[in-house]
Amino acid sequence: MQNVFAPHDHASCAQSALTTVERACVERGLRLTLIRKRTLEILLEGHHALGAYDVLQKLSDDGLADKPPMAYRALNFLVEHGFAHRVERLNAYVACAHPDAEHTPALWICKDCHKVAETAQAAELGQRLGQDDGFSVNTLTIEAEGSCQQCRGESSDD
Amino acid sequence: MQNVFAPHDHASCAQSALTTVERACVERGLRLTLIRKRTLEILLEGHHALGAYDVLQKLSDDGLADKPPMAYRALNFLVEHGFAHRVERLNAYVACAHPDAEHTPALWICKDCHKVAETAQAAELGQRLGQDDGFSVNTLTIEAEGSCQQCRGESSDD
DNA sequence: CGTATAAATGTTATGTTATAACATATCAAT
DNA sequence: ATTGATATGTTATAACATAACATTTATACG
Repeated sequence: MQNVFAPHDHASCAQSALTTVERACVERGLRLTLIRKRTLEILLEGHHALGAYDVLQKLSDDGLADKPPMAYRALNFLVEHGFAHRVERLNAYVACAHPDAEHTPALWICKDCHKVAETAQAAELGQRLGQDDGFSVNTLTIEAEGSCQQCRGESSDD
Repeated sequence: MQNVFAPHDHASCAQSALTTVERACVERGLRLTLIRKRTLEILLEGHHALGAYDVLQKLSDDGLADKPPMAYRALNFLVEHGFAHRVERLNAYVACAHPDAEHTPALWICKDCHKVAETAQAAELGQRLGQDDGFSVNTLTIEAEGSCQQCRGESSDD
């Protein structure tokens, strides 16, 4: 789970994710414009899911964007290319933990610290489950709400 | 999958679900008031997910409710007690296919006929997936979008 | 270079989903 | 009949999201 719940050097964690995305954009010929990059940085500030309007507020503070479509476009760009994920249960967005490969993540939402972790092993799972009944899966959403190990052991986290 | 995608005698399908819920309410001391019952009937009209405002419109046609909180309350009652499910990806609601037992369903959303089917086997799955990483799951959402066997074979369905 | 064209951004307006807060009515038990 | 809990009625607004169109910026190619 590349444990985002546990204490870790977040600055380097975020920096490395950003660098990975920057490389991926060069490789794939995608334009990581200022507003898109800043949106990613905002999501990378923590392992929390942010609503589009939270992101918009921060973009606005930076003078980069001040209307809903601007935030949604940047977020959609990141989601489309797998650099962020949409958390359906929260109507919110979280930076991707391993932005290099296409993947269908399972998301783990801690109700106490509100961090969202991600695991990758969910991909063929849906295929398999559906196959029994002749259902052909295009996209799969797996999201769990519960509590992380840290929050169950201690009282709170950031 | 108790195949809702396949042609079936829907009148008896809906009637039996309704009867099951009525019994469950008696057993559990729940009040299936007119507005709640009608809301369930509306969802049972087809195996499609309906938005809260779609439901509200129909309740309004019947003179039963005409303001958003009324529809949301009825829907929340049904969801809380497992008589309906919320489809997170659609921000919509679907009647439960087997309202007798508590269960965590996996939902199968056909992009062509827009019907939503349900399977029950997802429950311990989340527990298991999370367990590896010390995550304790309270609730699990599994939703797949794709195409059902019928729609892949034919061109359309109701 | 310059111009065509595609991509991204800026803007207005509005659509869609959901809930807080408080008033009133109904039910169920004593 | 009174009480306390549950459900419904109502107002207002919060929160999430996109359609449609104008303008600007990047890039490709003659």
